Amino acid sequence: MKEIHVGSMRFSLDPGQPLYEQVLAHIRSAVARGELPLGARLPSVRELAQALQINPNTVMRAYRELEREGLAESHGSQGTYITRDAGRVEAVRRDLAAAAVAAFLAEMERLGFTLPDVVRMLQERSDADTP
Amino acid sequence: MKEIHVGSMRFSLDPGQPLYEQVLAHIRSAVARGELPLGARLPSVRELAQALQINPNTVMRAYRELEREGLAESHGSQGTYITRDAGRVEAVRRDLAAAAVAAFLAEMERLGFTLPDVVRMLQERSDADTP
DNA sequence: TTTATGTATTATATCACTTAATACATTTAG
DNA sequence: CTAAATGTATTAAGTGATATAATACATAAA
Repeated sequence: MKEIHVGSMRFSLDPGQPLYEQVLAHIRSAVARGELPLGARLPSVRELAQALQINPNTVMRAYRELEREGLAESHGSQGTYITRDAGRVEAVRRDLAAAAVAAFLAEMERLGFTLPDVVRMLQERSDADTP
Repeated sequence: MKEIHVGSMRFSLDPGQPLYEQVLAHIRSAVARGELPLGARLPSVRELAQALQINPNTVMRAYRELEREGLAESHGSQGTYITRDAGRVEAVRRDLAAAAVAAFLAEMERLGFTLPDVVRMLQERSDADTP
């Protein structure tokens, strides 16, 4: 899994997982954690495709999904830009986190762990992490 | 998503997700939480396939994976049985939980949440759950 | 005018998943 | 002994998501 740098972003793609989803997730997390500032210009479709050695259509698909989520806006021939709506970014961040938490807890409960069990496990890990 | 009862197990399959993985996950969680006792006999391949309205090969694939994990054993023409090795079950349960935790934390960190952040979120949910 | 951009279309390829249709050996039940 | 149920194996085919390829067009900036 080679790391590819494009602008301020680092990509590491895993063939075997959908590429457009990985590109999407990379950019999304870059926005969520502020690595990509509001209003930042994304690499052009062709440019990113070239850098990642994937098809432009695959990048387009990721960009379209970013637009659908309200994280990016296409400015015609000027390029694609991260939204300037900080609230939108925060909302997406929250939604994704909520979804991750829900899926995680569901999985843990399937394995027979209760919510307090899970809290305890993570608590311990947190303690071990910062002693 | 219709619920189908087979013996002591309830199945609800979602076309669009790999069927063999769903069958696998259902049985795995049934074992992990003790719903399926040690040494229990699983439905025959044909029987389960018939009940779930899927192909016997698909069930076979799930059963083979259960064997690979050490959760089930094929007893030839007598059927397929859950292992009697309680330690093995517990180990699988632990492994699956550890994997789920790792994946979850990685995802949350991608979204810019630290481990203490996550602990706090789940803590709050736990408090709200049991007031 | 040239260039870079987003966008769209059509075709093809690949791969995982699923179904289908049998077939065989072994064990249990009658 | 016979019949039935079981796990197992094989071969073929179908389906859908994903990805690539090759173009094409309109717009805006240089």
